[in-house]
Amino acid sequence: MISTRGRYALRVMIDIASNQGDGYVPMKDVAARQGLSLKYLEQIIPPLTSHGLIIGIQGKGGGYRLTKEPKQYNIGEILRLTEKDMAPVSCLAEGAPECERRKACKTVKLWEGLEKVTNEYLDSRTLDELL
Amino acid sequence: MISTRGRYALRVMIDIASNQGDGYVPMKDVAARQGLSLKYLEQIIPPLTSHGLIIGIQGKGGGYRLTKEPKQYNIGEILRLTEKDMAPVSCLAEGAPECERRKACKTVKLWEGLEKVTNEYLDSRTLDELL
DNA sequence: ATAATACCTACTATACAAGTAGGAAATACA
DNA sequence: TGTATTTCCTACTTGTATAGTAGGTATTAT
Repeated sequence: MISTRGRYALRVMIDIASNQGDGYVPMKDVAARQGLSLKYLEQIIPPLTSHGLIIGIQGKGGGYRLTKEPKQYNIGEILRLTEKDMAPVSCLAEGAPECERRKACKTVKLWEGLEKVTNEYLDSRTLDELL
Repeated sequence: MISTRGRYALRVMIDIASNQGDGYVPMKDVAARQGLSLKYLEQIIPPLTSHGLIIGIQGKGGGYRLTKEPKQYNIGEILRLTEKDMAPVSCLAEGAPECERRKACKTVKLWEGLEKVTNEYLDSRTLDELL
């Protein structure tokens, strides 16, 4: 299940896209418009800047703006960066302890297939479709 | 994310299918073979019997067996019965409080689409594929 | 200087997942 | 009739993750 981290990140991206004009959008304004906690958003956003999806400028007059056109963002990348884990089952999660039943496991291919179809769906959707 | 409830239910179904022969399979044996807690499985299984996917016979010599051919079970039905919730986001969960932002929500269609592709995938897979 | 912003890290409350536990009811068989 | 074996039912426990709160520091425009 997608948590608030990914869902809020998406709403932030939509909000920035809708409000950036030719300047920078303060996260305080995003939080107010979206009815979300600024302090919580500040914890969620960093991966988006460090991976270059948005740029953040400090200081008065600063804020965030997109680095690409909305149609160039796919939803999957936004969620994978901000969600802790996107695996459909814990044994496929990053850093999960190797399952001792892995070799004999009759279900792992099913879960890999599920992961594939969800990623394909999310990667096929773009930010501009949500504006 | 699919929890142990759904994953274990699937393993139970596979185990019963593989071991029922022309008799009944005690859950104690399933638990032993699968390395799972009998008491926990006893909590997970009831929806499968009450919805007629398997039949349970009490008493000595009792146990469980399938009511259909393995190819007639799709994975989606097994998971939807045993998982608490299969919605990709909490606002689409059964019994979730109506979201006040629902009308203006720009993302709900995305999540509905995600739910659709996962259900279509899981409903297209059958139990006999896992044997 | 001051105000406004991003950036960083530690802490907290609550809910839920994953079990444990202790039986009662039903059935086969000696 | 009684005993073993099974499903069935419900309450309780424990650890962990989610969803925040909190308190700052660094940077920049005016």
